[in-house]
Amino acid sequence: MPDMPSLSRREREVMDIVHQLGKPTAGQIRERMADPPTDSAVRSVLRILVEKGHLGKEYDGPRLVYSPRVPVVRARRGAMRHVLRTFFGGSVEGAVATLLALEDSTLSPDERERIMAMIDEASEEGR
Amino acid sequence: MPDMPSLSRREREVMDIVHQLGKPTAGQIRERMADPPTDSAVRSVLRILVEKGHLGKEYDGPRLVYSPRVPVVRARRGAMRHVLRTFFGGSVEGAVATLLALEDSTLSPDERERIMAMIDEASEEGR
DNA sequence: GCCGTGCCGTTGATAAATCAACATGTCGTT
DNA sequence: AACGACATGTTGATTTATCAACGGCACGGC
Repeated sequence: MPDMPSLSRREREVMDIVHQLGKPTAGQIRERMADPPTDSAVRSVLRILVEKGHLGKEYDGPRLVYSPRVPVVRARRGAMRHVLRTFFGGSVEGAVATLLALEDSTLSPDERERIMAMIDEASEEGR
Repeated sequence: MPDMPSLSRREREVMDIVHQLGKPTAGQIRERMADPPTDSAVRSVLRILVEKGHLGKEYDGPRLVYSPRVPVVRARRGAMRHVLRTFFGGSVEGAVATLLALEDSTLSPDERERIMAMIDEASEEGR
């Protein structure tokens, strides 16, 4: 049931940027926007996102910074579950496959080791 | 550079549904929409998506069905890369971790085996 | 002090998206 | 043939999103 986006195009764009950066200022957000509008325009959508409860804002020193109001881990799970369902029919195997095949996904031996361990745990739990 | 959404809320919603279903009819799409509008309304966004080149339509028997015009594999890569970057800072390890921790991600021994094999290959290539 | 510069918020005008009404066509049934 | 039940496409009205102009405020240099 929590599957209602209710986010406009620009709103989603800045939410993504905020997730990427963590606690960015309005200026940093604007820098990363595609075809960036004026400063006041991005502040407008920022205000709306705060009103809707998607973003919080607080002062970091003299500057206002914005941050997601849903915990990062939950947002990650939600995003991952969404692509898993809409693009992979729920197949974890398929998802991992394209993840590993991504151009920029080189695995260090350490990472490889840790991922193996995670998989072991996952399959033991699901026994 | 190909990082411009250019899809409205409803448009994204039906694109997701189409990706989920493969080659759905207008009716099937409407069934899955959140707070579904009238039939003619969903046809409007369908028409727009075809005009924009995101969807193709063809007859499957007597019924019109819609399908994505970008190859599924490319769409999958794109979606996965997007969440990888915006939610995991590009960390494949992190992405795999939440993937495996998803409620509905039980691994059969077969899957486990195949995923292990994929990881081996991935780390050998990146030598 | 006075001006410029950067950051912040609000308002209202414009552009875009969303939707339902309507029109058209096809098929099967009576 | 007349009707009803669908599937489809288009138009235009309404709602929503997007944006820039404007105003306020603080700070630093001149």
